[in-house]
Amino acid sequence: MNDVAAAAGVALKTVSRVVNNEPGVNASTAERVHAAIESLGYRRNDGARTLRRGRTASIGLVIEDVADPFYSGLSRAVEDIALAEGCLVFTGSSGEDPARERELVLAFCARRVDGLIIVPAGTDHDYLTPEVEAGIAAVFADRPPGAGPDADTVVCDNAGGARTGTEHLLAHGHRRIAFLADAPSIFTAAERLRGYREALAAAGLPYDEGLVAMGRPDQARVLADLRRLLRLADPPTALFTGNGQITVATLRALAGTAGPVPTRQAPPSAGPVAIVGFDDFEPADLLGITVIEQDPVGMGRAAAELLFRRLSGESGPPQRLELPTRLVVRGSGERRPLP
Amino acid sequence: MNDVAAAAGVALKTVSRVVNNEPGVNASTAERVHAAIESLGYRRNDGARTLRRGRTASIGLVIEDVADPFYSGLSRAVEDIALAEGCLVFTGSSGEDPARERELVLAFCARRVDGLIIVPAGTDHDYLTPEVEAGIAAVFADRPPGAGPDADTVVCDNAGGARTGTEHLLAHGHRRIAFLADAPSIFTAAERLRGYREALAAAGLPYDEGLVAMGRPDQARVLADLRRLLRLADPPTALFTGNGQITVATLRALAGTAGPVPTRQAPPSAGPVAIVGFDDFEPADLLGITVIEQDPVGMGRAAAELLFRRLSGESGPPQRLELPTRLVVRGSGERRPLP
DNA sequence: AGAGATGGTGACAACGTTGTCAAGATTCGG
DNA sequence: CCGAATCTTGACAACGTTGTCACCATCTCT
Repeated sequence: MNDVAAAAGVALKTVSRVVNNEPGVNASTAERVHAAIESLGYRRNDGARTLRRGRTASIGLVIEDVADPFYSGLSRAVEDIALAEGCLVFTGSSGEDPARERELVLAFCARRVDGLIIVPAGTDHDYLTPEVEAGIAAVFADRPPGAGPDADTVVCDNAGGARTGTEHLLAHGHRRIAFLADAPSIFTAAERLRGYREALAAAGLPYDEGLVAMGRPDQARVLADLRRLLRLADPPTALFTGNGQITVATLRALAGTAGPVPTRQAPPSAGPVAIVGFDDFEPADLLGITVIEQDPVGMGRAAAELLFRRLSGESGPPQRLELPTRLVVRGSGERRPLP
Repeated sequence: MNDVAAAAGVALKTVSRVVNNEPGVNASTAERVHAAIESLGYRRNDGARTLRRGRTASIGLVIEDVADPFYSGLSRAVEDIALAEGCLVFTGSSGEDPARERELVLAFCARRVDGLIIVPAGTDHDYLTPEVEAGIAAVFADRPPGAGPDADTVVCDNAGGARTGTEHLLAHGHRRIAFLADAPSIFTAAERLRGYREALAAAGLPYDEGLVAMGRPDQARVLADLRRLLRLADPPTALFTGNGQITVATLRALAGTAGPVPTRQAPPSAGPVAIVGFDDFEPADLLGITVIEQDPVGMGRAAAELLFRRLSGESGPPQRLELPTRLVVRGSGERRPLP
């Protein structure tokens, strides 16, 4: 900027005015400055600018994994809104590791992002309290934080969705419904378990712990649990799978792609096991899988809108939004138990 | 930092030394400074730091759409390597819009990112030349840039993969193979078309433009083109689909999920149309779709490694990496034409 | 013609760091 | 006990902007 000023024969401040389209610059002077900018290939240094002005016009987004379609949809929605607000986005994946989440968040805070959207991993978010007190706005998405600052939160109706899905299976005559999900330490999994139990209780059915399999969402764990379930003396006739990854892993296990499966079980398209999954996933329609659909894009949008409302000065107590879910009937959830 | 210095009764510079773990600070002084930092909840302002030091320890990543599984895998790989290098990542989706790409890239440059990884949209990247000359390292991924600076590029073997896929269908007796892909203005689509044509030529078959359908990857366009193809007097007995999105759209069209399809065509699992798709996608294994697999994570990693090698001072002419593809046989590509 | 308003411009400090250099205190070798 | 080496500390400028204030030249109005 100094160089531009020198080249145009004006003061630093005048260049600044031209660059920022501030009024009160003579047209011919502005012309000269523009020419100098052009010929020197000058580009304003936004780092210095934000240092001076206090706002960085950037936000941080910490999710579990960008590569997971659920979070990448959310991510895209956040990005779009941020761009419309003239804001850039730092993205980071925590991989469900609280330490990495903390590292990312603190790095974003050190960069003085204006706000944060966080899918919290782990249970302790006290480390955020001083940052929030220092004026960084935070919104939690998908899950509420553990111990930590009171902040806006957007979740979906996990329990309600799981209840609906379980009721759907019950309505089709199933009495032995297995529940496969993430580890119960994860909020969404715990809530979905709650919904599942509520539906059973409302139908007057007992809660059988032997039908519940929660843990890591990887193929091996799901395969092992599924094998155990299908070998029970009184095996389930239906499965409720607690998220997209687990639904796919379950289908893969049933199809035999992932290794040997009990012979009593044919592939899902022909077999008798009914399935309802939480989360819609890309070709669930092609596979004919009935799901409880939630809206990751809507969640990202809601979180970003909440954040930018706070950034533009809206005060008031922290809000908690709960987005609805929707049952999408496609066939896999409507099979009746074999007699 | 000033406040911390005052609270600890030391000079600014000493606090700086403590914060940065520089040697030559008395242990007891450091102790006092740490206490002051703790009690004031001080966090270093990395914006000011990077202004002073010249390096921002951040890179910009511009892809077509984070929500596309191909790019989200790439994105995650870039993020992981960047984090390991102590670098944060600005992510932006261009949505295949050259203007938006330009806007994002220039915003990143104004923030003085150290480097850029770009999946170029459009054909004109001259706007990048001054930035590259100003010292911002750039690596192109998935596609080479149009007109613009000479920079490192990582692509996959698009033509080779398409040739392999087409040859696979030819080897199973197909003579009428349709080619459905992205618009030919997109590099990858053009290259894959080239591979397809090479395979036909090598087999001594004519190139029939009527069997080629390129355009937007949305469901409606694919459905319309597919309908046209299957209504031909001499319809294709096999399809080669040019990317993940188009493969899924094609399957959806064939399955009838997306609207009416010609009755001569049953759903893919039962029907006679053989399919090979470029790009593996999440449950292609469940659907039994034979694909030409490429490795988005490997591509992201290669691009990031190339970038960080440049950032650590490696010079030399721009490199062009071509990653291999792999045929994954799953059933849909091995159906023989009906007699 | 003189007082006041207006438009254009610039000097300077400040944002929060870090690099450079110098100075005081301490230790060591002879 | 003296000079040199070492350790610890601090003053100050600089990074590239922008906000504040002041200045000068024109106008405008009485």
